[in-house]
Amino acid sequence: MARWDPGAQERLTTAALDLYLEHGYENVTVADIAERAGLTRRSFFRYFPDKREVLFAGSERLPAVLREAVLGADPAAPPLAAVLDACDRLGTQLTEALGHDHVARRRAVIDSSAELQERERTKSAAVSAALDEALRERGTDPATATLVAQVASVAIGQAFRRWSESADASFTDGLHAVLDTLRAALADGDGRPPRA
Amino acid sequence: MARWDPGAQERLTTAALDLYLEHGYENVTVADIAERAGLTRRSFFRYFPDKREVLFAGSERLPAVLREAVLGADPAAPPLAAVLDACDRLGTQLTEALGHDHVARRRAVIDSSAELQERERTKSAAVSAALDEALRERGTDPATATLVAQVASVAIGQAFRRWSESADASFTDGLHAVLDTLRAALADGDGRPPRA
DNA sequence: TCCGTGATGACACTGTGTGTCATCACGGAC
DNA sequence: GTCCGTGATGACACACAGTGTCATCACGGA
Repeated sequence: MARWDPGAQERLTTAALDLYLEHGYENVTVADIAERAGLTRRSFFRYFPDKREVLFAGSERLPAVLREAVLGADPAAPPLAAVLDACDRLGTQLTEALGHDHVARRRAVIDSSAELQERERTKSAAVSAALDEALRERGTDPATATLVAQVASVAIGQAFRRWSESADASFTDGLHAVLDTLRAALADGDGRPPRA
Repeated sequence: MARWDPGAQERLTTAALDLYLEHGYENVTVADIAERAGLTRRSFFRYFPDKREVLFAGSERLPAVLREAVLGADPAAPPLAAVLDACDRLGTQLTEALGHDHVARRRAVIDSSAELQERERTKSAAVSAALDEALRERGTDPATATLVAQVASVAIGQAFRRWSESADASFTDGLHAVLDTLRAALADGDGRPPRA
């Protein structure tokens, strides 16, 4: 079992999630996680750069995937439409690959630790940066690209959270619902005519 | 000079900023900062909870101030208008109290460290949470409140960065410009009629 | 003058994250 | 079948963040 162990990383993630849920994130040491996974503390840091990252395994691929999806959208589509099109095509596929149970357990741990929420925001920022870059490559002017990317990242986060909390609505539907809400708030929101 | 030293906290912040700029955030230890400020490593942690927070001194008051400003806005105003009104009244006052030089130096340090960017996003999230809470107290429905708060937080961040990079435009003007951009992107952005 | 209070220094300790080296299993070369 | 390169791991050792605890010292008031 010691040598040739392709499941070591997965064992670390499950061990970490279990221990975090059982004793609380701050009361679990890296040595605890490694021990339950049958590894050494030093080896933990060969799979993950730090104690927080173990909860976000795989998330490093999302920015690149989203970037490609946006670049693959209709070149004539306006920025937000391109992002939404990319989310429509990837959203269900991504959410289905995760599983509600695992997501819910992760959610509970993250919501209990400021440190983990900080890291989660970093992941969201990485998504935003990827969208930003993809939009610029499509020719969107930089200011609009950055803004649309950040707002889309907020909407994605909101929709994802709604999906994870109640499994009845699809991620894509939630995303469009969030944007409808935003549209309404923006339309009557600043006391100035919509077409200034 | 040792006893009765009201300027200890400020000495720590300036020492930290100087050292971070001179040697890079990661190459500066808390002991270095404390020494330059004429204090002990242990005393540093009596003024700041950690090494990052020293760059954000005073920011803990912003959420409460914004909250009060939103609650003080016209009760009949729609959510986003209330937030913008609050920002209009506070924005210039806040930016003037900071000073371009200090903000620019801080910006350079933060942009050079992922750890500090993470903390900055946490500060932004605190602003968003305060806006969210204030809007709910005004009677805004929770979904709209959270969304408007997060989007406003993004807009504030964008406007603040623009202001800090070029001193020619006011913070308030930048904020409205950002929202105009967003309005335009949202209007033609999803390929669906604005009034679905 | 004495004492309570609050800020500080000194010290010890846990835990994260990193560098370095020895070791061991595996697969391929011969 | 034996030998060797490679890669993953364990075993230290270390710097540093952050925390608890206690002694000390200056200050202001009784």
